[in-house]
Amino acid sequence: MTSIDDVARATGVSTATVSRALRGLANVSEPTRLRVQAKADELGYVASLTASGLATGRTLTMGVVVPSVSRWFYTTVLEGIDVVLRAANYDLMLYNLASRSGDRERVFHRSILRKRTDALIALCMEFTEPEREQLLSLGHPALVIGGPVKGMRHIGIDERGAGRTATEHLIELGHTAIAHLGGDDDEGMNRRVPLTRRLGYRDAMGSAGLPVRNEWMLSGRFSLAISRAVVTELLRRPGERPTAIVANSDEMAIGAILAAADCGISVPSQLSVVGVDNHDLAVSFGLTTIAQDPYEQGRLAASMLLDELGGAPARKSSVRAPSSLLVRTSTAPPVRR
Amino acid sequence: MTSIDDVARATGVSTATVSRALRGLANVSEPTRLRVQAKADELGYVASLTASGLATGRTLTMGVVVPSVSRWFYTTVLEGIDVVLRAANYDLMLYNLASRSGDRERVFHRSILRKRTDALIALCMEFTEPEREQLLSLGHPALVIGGPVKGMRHIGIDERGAGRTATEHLIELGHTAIAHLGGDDDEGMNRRVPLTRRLGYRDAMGSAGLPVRNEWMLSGRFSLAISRAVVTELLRRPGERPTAIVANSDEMAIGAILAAADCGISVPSQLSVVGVDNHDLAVSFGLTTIAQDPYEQGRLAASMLLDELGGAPARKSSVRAPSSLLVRTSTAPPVRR
DNA sequence: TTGAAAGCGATACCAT
DNA sequence: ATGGTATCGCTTTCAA
Repeated sequence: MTSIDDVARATGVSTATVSRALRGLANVSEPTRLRVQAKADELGYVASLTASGLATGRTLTMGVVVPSVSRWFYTTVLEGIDVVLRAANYDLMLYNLASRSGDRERVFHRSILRKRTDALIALCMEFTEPEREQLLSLGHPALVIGGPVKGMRHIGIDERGAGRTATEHLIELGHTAIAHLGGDDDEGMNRRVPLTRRLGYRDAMGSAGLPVRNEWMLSGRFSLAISRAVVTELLRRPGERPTAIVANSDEMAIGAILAAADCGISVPSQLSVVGVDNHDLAVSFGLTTIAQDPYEQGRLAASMLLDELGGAPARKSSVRAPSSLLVRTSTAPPVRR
Repeated sequence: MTSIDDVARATGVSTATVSRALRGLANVSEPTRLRVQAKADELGYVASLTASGLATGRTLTMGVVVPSVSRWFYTTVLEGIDVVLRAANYDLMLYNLASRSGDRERVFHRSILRKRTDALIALCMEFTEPEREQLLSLGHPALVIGGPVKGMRHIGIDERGAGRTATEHLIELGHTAIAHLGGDDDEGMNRRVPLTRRLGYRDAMGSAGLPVRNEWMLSGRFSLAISRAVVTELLRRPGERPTAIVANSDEMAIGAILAAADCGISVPSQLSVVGVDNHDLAVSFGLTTIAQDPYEQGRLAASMLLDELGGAPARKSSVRAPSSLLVRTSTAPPVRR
């Protein structure tokens, strides 16, 4: 590999000058810069990030911790982060802290804490107290997107409000028999998000004096297929059927819509469905949902951290990302009997 | 940040010994090792990867170039890669070379070529000649998953065979009016994959003496929603309707199944649908498909590169990943009229 | 088994 | 505007 010395030798200037010239610093004469650049190109020289990282203390890398990479929300946030990083010439180190918790400690020590990154974004992760301390002691800017984590600032929508608004929408349409499709997430992720959304559902039901039926509290585990199965089972039960379902995510809501189709139950006339997210597929299914914009959340998070790395004062407080009810065609008043 | 010197000082040994002790090298007495480790833990010392990377020339990082992170195939490969890397204490640098081609050169020079990674995996990417040369001149092991790239070894299924097998399955069932749902991929990705699969479709149609109708060659752009719309349009056209559809991916195939439902056309009795992939959702839709295992492909790729980094001889040739027809309930003989 | 010291490849300060 | 050189934090001979 050609090093800076090779370029310096070939050009007949010092390595200091080569370094300055290539980085576009001010105090280099134009002719020199051109000569250096020409030689560097000719030799195919590219500065080693490892070396300059050691010298400058900056890695030009941002770490992103995700619980999984197979969910729309995460990948969309990731793309938002990515686009900002690329514009700033930053790289993205992906830490996929999947469900198996055994790896977590290793990843923490061997990777995250090894000064490989200048800043860190965590998506919907839960952290143990020691983990959090270690993160903070690293001393570089960090941020959580999705679920709030005690002691760390975060970016996220009003989860409880989302659950409440979705439910209120159905209540306003006249529904009283409203099921909830929630369900815990995988291990290691932030369980608070689904719980909080469900809390919002309970809020709305309570305020309206409507009963929350235990047998109508379903778990779709954030999966379309599982939700489809679970809701199919619900719809086929003998006895009273709910006229509406509040789902904790669009993927689950779509599962519910498909389940209805499987059972010959028409949406929205016989069953209304609301989700949360505004997933890519939501429009195709006419899904009414609490829309949020994870791409924008990712962009915001990355920008904030980059600004702070650039010397801007860190904002201590969390940021509430916007979300709003988006009515499509999966919700309607219940049929009178 | 505590450095190795701090630990050395605190323990009363040399940095050399600290380094050896912490890495578990042989020539350190047990008492010393314990003392060092205790001190290191106490001080919260973690070796800087930047520094050790400079010293050893290894970054313990693998670069992964993806065209997008929002498609099942890519993320599944990614997870396969990830699990192998984690087991080997390697990190994953994600290069999301999305469609906008403007960034590519920058990413190449500022990131990929900057010796930040020990090896590189590219997913379904196309490379220009100069890009390829630069990659190879980097001198570290590289591999392509998905679409073959001239001059680089790759891991992937028999794409043409997949298209052929899918089509032959329908022909064997008695279908003759078979549409194709393909469509180019986004810019910068390997366009050869969809084209090659379609070639397989043409092969099968040709061998069976069946006509390939231009108006039945659809473009679903690898998107469920777009495929759903496009197929809906097809099914609503006046005149003869195909009795079967070969889709280039399961996501598109599912779009076709939903389109059929939208049009009141039942699958498989009035319309058979085959896909490629064995997507997570395929089973939920009873989708007949050419199954492949991207997770395993990712694992294999990562293992191969890791082995080579460990000194194993590099295998020059490409690897054909397995794929096979998986018959579910979305295909059946056509209805006689 | 342990330590001293020479790199690794850049950056940045201080001279010139 | 340019060059010399200490420095970043760790690894790795080579000696002891």
